[in-house]
Amino acid sequence: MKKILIVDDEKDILEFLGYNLRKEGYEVIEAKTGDEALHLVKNNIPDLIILDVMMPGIDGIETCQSMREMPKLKDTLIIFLTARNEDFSQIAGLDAGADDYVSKPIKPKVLLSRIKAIFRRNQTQSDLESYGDVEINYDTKQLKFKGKEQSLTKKEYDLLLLLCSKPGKVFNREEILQSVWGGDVVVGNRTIDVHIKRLREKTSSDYIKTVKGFGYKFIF
Amino acid sequence: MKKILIVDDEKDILEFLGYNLRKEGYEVIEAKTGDEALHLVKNNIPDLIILDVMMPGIDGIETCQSMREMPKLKDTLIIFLTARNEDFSQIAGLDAGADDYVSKPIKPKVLLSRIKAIFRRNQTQSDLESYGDVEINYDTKQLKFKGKEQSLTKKEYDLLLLLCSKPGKVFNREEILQSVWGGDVVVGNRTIDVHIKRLREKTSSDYIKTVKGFGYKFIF
DNA sequence: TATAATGTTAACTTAATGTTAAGTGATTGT
DNA sequence: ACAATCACTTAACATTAAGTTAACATTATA
Repeated sequence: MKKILIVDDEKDILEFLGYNLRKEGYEVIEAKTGDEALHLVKNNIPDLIILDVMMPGIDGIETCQSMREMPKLKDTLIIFLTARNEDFSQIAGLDAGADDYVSKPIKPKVLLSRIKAIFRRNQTQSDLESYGDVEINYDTKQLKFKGKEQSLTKKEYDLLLLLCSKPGKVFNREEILQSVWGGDVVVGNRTIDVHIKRLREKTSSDYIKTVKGFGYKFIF
Repeated sequence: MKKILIVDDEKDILEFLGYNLRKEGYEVIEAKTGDEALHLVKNNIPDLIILDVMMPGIDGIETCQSMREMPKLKDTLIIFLTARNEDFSQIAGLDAGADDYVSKPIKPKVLLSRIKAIFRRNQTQSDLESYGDVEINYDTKQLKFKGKEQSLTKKEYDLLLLLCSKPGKVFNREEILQSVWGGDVVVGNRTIDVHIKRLREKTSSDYIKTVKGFGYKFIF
């Protein structure tokens, strides 16, 4: 399940949010200051950070900026908690790299739907393409088949990508060699088959079809 | 390279997007209003249009609708830029003929991957040739006869392709052997007939005619 | 009608692909 | 720098579909 970090200096808010989020099935970790949060995320990468803007010490905006500079957190979403009518900080917050904001006083229902929405939106916007049960993530070079994550090697990834670039089209061995191995590389004639076999193991033999005499095609 | 038109009333956005897209090698043109955009595309057909929904004057949705009525732009893709949580306009935008949408604030990486994805997705029509009820798909190596898909073996495909290359022309056995089997291959004299029979089963005996003493021809 | 050409069928042969495991080279972490 | 791991390639062998053949049936035309 998704991991959420809440950062707020008020103990009441931490408890209140923590209770509501845990009830929804999220894993929740907490921090009372920006410093504590920055320290925490070094070994504990959350999927979402809910960050209070107004905090003693380094405030939410600074914390956010520091977080955005950490490569580990590149896929982590950040939501700001702002006091009502604090327009300026909303704008500053978005510049600082936040993905959304929620105004206090917090209504649990509102917050939860925003959280769901932001996870959903982020899913849509991540760099992937899906073909039926087969989902290719261009960022992580991973294949998700029927919800199950599988990592692909470079050749497998290139090969699958080629086949998926035109589902249904038959790619002959020359085209495959040209595209995946490059024009001048010479490899034995069973090499392609072996990679096809591995891809078939990671998906299901149904998706990659052999067209004897011509080559291979991807269908879904 | 691909040409992209950005339409947004905010100068900052134009600059920001323009910079990021040019850096990726795209040719970028810009417009500040829907009117300007509509005027611009008359002589300058982009491959992709990134269109802000909220604009003074005619908004993005209206602009999109007008564009979709221009035959010149039939192959042009449109991506909407929407403010956050603007769910209604997202739906309306897709109805208006947009191909995708991206929410503000814009993350260059997200936008670029969406652009790549959309170009990828859209390069998906296969090339084929049809002769009456007979349709040959060069990509899938399949035959579609009266809407019914049939797969062809290599010899069947080569043979059908030869006959279809000049409908009406009679190909004698020597020509067929030369073209489909290659000059030096020697096969028995019933081999061609067997393949013709199989092709006739997959289409209908009406399409491939025997010209006794000479050879075969394809008619439609 | 006679006969040479083509149609049809099913068994047979071959070429293409599938599979496996071992070997080789590259990459990673310590 | 080193070991350890991982990706990739290779080659032998297994399997399968495509292609071929030959016997026999049918048809068109002189």
